[in-house]
Amino acid sequence: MAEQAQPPSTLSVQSYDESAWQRTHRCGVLRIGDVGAQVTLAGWVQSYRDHGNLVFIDLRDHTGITQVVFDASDDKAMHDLADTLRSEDVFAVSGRVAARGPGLENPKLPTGQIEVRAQKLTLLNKCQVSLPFLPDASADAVGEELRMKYRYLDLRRPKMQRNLRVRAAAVRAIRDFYASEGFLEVETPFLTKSTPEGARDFIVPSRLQHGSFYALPQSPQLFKQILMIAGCDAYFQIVKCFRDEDLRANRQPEFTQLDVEIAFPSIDRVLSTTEGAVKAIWKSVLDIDVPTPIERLTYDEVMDRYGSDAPDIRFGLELRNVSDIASASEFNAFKSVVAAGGVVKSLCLPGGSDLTRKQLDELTASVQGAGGKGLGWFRVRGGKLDSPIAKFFGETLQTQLIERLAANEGDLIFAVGDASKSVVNKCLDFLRRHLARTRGLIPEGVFKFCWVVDFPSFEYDAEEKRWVACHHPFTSPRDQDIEKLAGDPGLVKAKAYDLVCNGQELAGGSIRIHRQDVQNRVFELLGFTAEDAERRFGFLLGALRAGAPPHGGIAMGIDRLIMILTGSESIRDVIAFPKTQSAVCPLTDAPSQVDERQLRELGIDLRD
RNA sequence: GGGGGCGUAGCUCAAUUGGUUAGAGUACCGGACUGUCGAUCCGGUGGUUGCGGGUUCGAAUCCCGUCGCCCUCGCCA
Repeated sequence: MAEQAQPPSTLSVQSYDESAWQRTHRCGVLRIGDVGAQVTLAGWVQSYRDHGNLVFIDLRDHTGITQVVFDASDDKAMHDLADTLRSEDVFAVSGRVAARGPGLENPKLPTGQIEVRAQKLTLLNKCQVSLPFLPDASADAVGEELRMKYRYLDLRRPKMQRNLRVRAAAVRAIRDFYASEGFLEVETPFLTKSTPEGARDFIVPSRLQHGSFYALPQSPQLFKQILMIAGCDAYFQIVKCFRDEDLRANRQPEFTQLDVEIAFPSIDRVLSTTEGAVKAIWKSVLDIDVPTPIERLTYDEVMDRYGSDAPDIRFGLELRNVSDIASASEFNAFKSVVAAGGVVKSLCLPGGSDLTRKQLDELTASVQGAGGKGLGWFRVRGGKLDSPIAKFFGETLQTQLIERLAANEGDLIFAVGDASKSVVNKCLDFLRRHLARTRGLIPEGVFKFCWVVDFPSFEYDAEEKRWVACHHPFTSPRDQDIEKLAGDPGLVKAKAYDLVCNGQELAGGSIRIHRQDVQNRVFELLGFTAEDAERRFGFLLGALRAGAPPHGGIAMGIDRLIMILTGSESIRDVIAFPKTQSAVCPLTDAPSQVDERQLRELGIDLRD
């Protein structure tokens, strides 16, 4: 035993071998039943409390925290070394599990009934830098860029560890499920061909063929169709996708999808298989039984009732069309939009009469921010409407409005009218979600799923004066709508479906067109010439002509899935190494400049 | 590309709206302490107020430009 503690400068040459850190337990597992056991633990210093001749260290690993006690009266040299331990130092300790005395337990820790009386301390590595933040809950307040730059610290936090582990568990559940259903896992290339339309591609220069570029896939869409044509029958893959578009709160330039495709499909089979996967994920990750079958709603119905194709059905506040009542009123702002072919819709906020004029003005401003011209509101008082614009509505109309919304005394009815139906829906969808959030109408810890089916196939782009595909140009119209392709494309519904969870699109897919004649008519409608189509998707069209089975599938956003499972606010919290809004990685400093030699090999000259 | 918010000590924030030497909490460093667990007590280090320019006797504060982060619209078949 040394006569005095080694000075810190020599600690780095303390000799130890791997036997020092062979752990008998992890830091979060010891309980009162383990008292008396001889154990070895290893991990990081979470915190230290120095009482002179008695030092307490909270030792942390990915499983939790155990308090270790170093007593000078047990071993003075060991205690003196423990005295030098600081946050995030790495050490191993051997000792005996002891029950804490009465009143000394820590009810905040699962291990709080015990502690480890240290007998041997090995300092494995000193944390030699001053850390910008400590990996505990206080880091929630730290700027995100800093958390990303020091991601190895951020990921040490229990919350981030949990997110990583939930992600791994969900991915494992998905693999197990699809494998057990007989799906074949196939990898598709990352270095592939740029396909025009859609999102902007990330491109990779070719060294062997100067002037040519690969594109990173926006999704494996075309490859999975080719796998079906190749006779694979049922395919899945958990795969990175790349889109070079501006980022958002829920968007990263590279993201992960579960990609699924089956041959000889029915919509029922795609949907029920996906439900099976969802059930398996929620069961294995959260031990929650998701009831199936999941309710199926048509696109038209959800747009009517919720004003959104990704409705949050955890709460009510459903929309009602009141165009007829508004049109019969003397309120010109509403009368005129109905006359112009527009629509007036309402929703009723139970107990909403307590909203102040100021709050209502703020709501109006928000709705205007969403594109609306204004927001009508009526308090329900004594069976009548109380509002600056109530005078334009006769007694009968007031009663009709109250009945239409099933409103009760003290409720508040909102109304939005616009010549554009989509503006009305957009405003009320915003209002509905906003009210639910601010009024606490969203139940905690609840997952509500629904399918949205029968999407329109095509949408008329008024600016470009042409029809565009709502999903993608390979989406099959419903069988009964094929004849409408020539007549009114706006009425054609697609064999396309979205899975929505808590108001977020979780997955989406379609049955593809496998008939050459139908595909040609769709290309024609979208204004592609045969040459266009051939140039853009030639390899797929060639495959489709070679005996393509009917096929269809779905893709699920894995990052969004993990956000939902973990209750995360940001997609960046469920990705180990995310990028900022300007697509920069603060940890690695990517993207960065490359050597002149690399550019020369690629035949690239930089412009300005 | 457009709109908005933010940028002050390692971190989170303040600075009475242009006025003395830019403060607090926390972290960090040193000392004391044998039952703490947000330890406590005593002492201490720590600032290019993002960067550049301007106005002014005087700028964290006002103006112009610029950079970065976040939110949002466009965009994301």
